[in-house]
Amino acid sequence: MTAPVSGVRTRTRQAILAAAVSTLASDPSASLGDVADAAGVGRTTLHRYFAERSDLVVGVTEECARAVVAAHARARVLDGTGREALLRLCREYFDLGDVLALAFNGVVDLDGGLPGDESGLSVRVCERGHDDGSLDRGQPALWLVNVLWCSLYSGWAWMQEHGASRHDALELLLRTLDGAVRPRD
Amino acid sequence: MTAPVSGVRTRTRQAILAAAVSTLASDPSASLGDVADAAGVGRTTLHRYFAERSDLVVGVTEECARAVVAAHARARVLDGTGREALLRLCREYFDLGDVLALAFNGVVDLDGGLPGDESGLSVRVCERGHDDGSLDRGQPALWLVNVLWCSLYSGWAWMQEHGASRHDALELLLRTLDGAVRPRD
DNA sequence: CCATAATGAAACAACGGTGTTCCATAGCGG
DNA sequence: CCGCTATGGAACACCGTTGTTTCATTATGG
Repeated sequence: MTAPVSGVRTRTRQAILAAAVSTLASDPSASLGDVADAAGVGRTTLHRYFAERSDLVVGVTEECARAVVAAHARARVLDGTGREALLRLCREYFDLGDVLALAFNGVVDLDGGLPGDESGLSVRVCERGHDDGSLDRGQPALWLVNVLWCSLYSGWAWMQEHGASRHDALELLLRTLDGAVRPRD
Repeated sequence: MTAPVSGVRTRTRQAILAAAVSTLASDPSASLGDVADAAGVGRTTLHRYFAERSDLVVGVTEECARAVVAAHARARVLDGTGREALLRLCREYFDLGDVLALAFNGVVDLDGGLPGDESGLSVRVCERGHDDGSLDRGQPALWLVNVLWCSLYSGWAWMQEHGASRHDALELLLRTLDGAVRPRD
């Protein structure tokens, strides 16, 4: 029942969304002209697809939500201990790249844009880790989620500022996170 | 040799700087009108003290630098092991409050605004921790500094988003950081 | 090949922030 | 009390972004 949309239109729409993701990731206050340029498209055309800036943000948010849901699936959060699941989730999140940056700089509200049962997923992983004793019970589940995101940001910043390889940054980040959330002796 | 400045002027200047710190901390792109309002001062007066926005940012940066230098002194970074010094430094940084937020959101460039021998202080603390074996040698000193700042942000966000007390946030943050940087067994 | 869809360029008004000027007023100090 | 300093308010031009309209051009598909 979806409106019949020409292949050209969906391709243009995708190009604009992709450009918006990467442009807004590096500069949240980039102008619509910048986004249009990055998409190789006139500003007029951009407005034809997304009437207002807020409409574009909505589109970007949906795009990000899709990526996050896919990452959740790949992380197989029910396998192994809670800590193992958390570290796998961390790997998958790290691979989200620009989507991660958009969440950090507040362009998109990931929790708000996610389908209900997905938004609390990381909290549930941490609670499972508390139950099976693989995560430090001295740190509340919500706090551990906080730590996960701050670690992700840390790894991301490390890549940007020191030109580290994606792989090296991820390994450092996982080492640090593992130590941070492990039960104390 | 400094120009003779009336008490009124220095007081007004301080009021504007204080308002700028708190206003820009919560919204980096706040207008000068917002800052003036927060200072209880006309926009005209603000411009009389800081001709351009960039001048105000310079003033704010100097203000922050002073606060950071004072924090460094209180942290007694040469006492105890490197890890102990790092955790003390973390405590003092956490107390910087809005200054911390200004550094996070990029309004001020702390490293750039600090006197030369102060800017690399946290790196040297981490290197000392590597030497005395109190910090994980698997994480480079620069990375550990990165982790310190991301942890600070984490604690800050925890307070903002969950209404946690300053004390509780700091304790959680120190527990997490300690686990993150401790040598692995 | 021709009708329609899709696009780009230009021009426009509106808006908000910035930096400046001018003038009136309040307040402190001699 | 007088004068100088500090201030606030209003008005102004300037600039970049936004959202809209118009018109000409391209390309897609039946």
